[in-house]
Amino acid sequence: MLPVRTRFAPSPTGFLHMGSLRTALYCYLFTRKNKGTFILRIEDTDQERLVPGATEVIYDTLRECGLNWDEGPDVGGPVAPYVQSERKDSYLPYAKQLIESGHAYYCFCTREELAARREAAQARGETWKYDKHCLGLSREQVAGNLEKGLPWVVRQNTPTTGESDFDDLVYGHISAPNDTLDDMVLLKADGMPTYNFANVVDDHLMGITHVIRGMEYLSSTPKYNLLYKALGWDIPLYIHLPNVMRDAKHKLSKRDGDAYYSDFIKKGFLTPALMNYLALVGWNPGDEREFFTLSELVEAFSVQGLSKSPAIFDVNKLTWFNAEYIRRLSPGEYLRLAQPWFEQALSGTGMDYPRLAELMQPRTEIFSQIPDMVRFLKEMPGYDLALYENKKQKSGMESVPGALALAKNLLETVEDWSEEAIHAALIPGIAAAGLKNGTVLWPLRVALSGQLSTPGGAIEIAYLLGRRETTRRLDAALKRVGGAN
RNA sequence: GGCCCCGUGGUCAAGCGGUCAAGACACCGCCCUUUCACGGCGGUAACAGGGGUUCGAGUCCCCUCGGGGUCACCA
Repeated sequence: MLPVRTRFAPSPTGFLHMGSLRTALYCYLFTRKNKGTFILRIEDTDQERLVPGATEVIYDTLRECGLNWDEGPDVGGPVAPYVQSERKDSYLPYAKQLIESGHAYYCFCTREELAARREAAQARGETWKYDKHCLGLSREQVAGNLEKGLPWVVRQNTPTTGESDFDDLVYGHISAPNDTLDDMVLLKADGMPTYNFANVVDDHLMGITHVIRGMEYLSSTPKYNLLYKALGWDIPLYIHLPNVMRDAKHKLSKRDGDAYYSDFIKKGFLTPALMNYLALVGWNPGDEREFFTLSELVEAFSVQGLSKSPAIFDVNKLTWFNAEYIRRLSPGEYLRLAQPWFEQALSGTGMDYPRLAELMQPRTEIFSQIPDMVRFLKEMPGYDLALYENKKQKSGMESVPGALALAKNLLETVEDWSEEAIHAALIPGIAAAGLKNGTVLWPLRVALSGQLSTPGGAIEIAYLLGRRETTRRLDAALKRVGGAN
């Protein structure tokens, strides 16, 4: 088999979408697995949809994800340029060749004319397909129109009989009747090729052996193959990928927001977790493994593991992956990543971040959840007295005032405010009073946090808060529950 | 609507004619525990429906239904 050459060919119209990212991932995995060449090609033939800076976003995102390309606009390569707009002049000769051989023709129909005929056809209940109106033009008429400077496009002349078929590496045998194939535009009036034409010409010129792309191209692939044949070129192998869905009925789309790689990063998802999850949406290694680094994915990847049916993007599972990746971070790394989020809620408190980080690491699923989880450390929230009630801990309104008062007395004996010292003061003291740990510790934690759940128990919270703030909150609570003070 | 593709638990997904239909996420329960989380153990839950083929079908064929894609001078 020929050395594998593949390309990821996004159009620079905005941020990189999770669906596109997954396509890039699979393309990369397939290529590396087969020791091939991975090419990045920018498809910017639609000048109207171009977004400034989008190309750089593509570079940055791909690099961040470790999907490095061997040839591309910025790194060059033997079949440069890798930006379609810079290849503009290379398409016309092939279009002319197709016109000469009768596989394509000039079309002078205006958008308005087309719209009118389309509507009329639909009004008659017919399925619209370009009516080959301009195919009937004589050589002289065409020449005359060209002479007059009339705007023109080039259309593919698809056969009206027979059928076209091909074998897709994941979907298997695909065939379609030729008479359902539309005469698609190959060259636009502005001289730019359409995707339909550019991808065929460029894939051939760049020596692409395997075309890996979303399945939205599955039904137009027969038309592309007709072009390859008309030009006398070898048809590449195809690997069409099932869609990534938002839910059962909707494809994950750019309009959903939150579907961009950058959105997930902003929310505090880790890139390796994202990649790991993405790899498993539409592919599986064939065994029980589910944690993979990029290179492990390369090793495990095979087209046999690719699925045919669309898969719903499950943020739930992604979140689980992310939490797993967070737990596996070294304490130092976790602290570095969590610090900005701590700051967001706790700036100015002088909190012991390293200790807080230890407490938070097993509880963090997504970094953006951190501020809400720790905010109580800076500002005591209002709370319901019912929080003090806990049967299992033997805590109730009758025991709380005494418990809190005991805690206060014990805490006053602490000399240096460390967790060890606090522990050493409270635990034996509670035992000496003949109480259950929970009877004192439960209300203490409530008094210090005003919350049902906290990162850490009463001792950790007291330590984090510091002596002064702990005392202040404890006094306030005693006052509120009517305890002695 | 025409054409193309897809259809195993709520989600991802193994299964590629022959044990009681794996596993993961989510959910529920129990244990651990000064809360929550982590961790450990256990549980609920699926072959869209109907016909065939076969000794035997989630696995092969047909139909129906459901879903998606595509019918642009967008990619």
